[in-house]
Amino acid sequence: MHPIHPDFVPDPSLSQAEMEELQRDIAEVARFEDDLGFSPQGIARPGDAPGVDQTTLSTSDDDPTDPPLVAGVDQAFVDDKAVSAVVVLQNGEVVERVSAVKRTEIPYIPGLLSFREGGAILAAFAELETDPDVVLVDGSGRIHFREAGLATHIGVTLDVPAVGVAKSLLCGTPERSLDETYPEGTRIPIAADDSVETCPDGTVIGHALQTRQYDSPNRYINPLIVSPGHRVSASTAADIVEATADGYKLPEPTRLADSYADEAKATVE
DNA sequence: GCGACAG
DNA sequence: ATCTTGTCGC
Repeated sequence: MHPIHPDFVPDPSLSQAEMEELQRDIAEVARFEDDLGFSPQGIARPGDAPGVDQTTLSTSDDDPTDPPLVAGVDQAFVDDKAVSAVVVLQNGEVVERVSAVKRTEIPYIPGLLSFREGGAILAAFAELETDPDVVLVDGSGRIHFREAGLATHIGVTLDVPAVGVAKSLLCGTPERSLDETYPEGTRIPIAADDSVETCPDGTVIGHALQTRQYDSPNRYINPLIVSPGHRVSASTAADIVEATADGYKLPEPTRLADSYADEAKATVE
């Protein structure tokens, strides 16, 4: 798939002020409400029996009743090269995977991640033949100083529903401390605060989601930070991550993209 | 000036 | 993100 908004493609040569301005434009186009062509409950796991015998039905390539295609995207780095990998799953099974390599042109700057990694990500999506129904992006979406994190930037640019999946909190205030140990399934709303300069304080911009936790003892797992990227609400974003998690902290599409990016590193010189 | 900050 | 040994727990 290719950018539907060429003017939003991240340009690393912009000044920091120009990058921030572009993010504000993107945030205005972003929709943090559900606009999906499927229900999160329709996301099957590996081993789940199809609800209908697909083999006896004449299905078109994009039948809306087909189980959704869920993509995960992640990056690995080798010197000044970024390797982006996209893995697409349906019914919990891999149906396509692609990767692309691009030189990184700027360092990591909190708040401007998409200008470092976005180019490689879009290059990988350009190689993709299938059309995912939703994309899980490694990083923040609406949980961002200007509500335009990596997941939002990618989602809006490609006009595809997108969810941000991060391992730590960039900004915003959790309704409860994230330093405690919570059981699996726990969702803690993240509210906008003064650091989120584009929306009213108190707006729920995402959740901390405990996708996995140890049963008892003295060791614990930190929650995932999930936020809407584009065309999904905060609660549906969490639903989607929960539906694609399968015994690990990270949802399957993200895990597989992560390891595929690592694999693809060996291909780079 | 100080503190905080996805990957 | 990346560099890396040991160590904890089921």
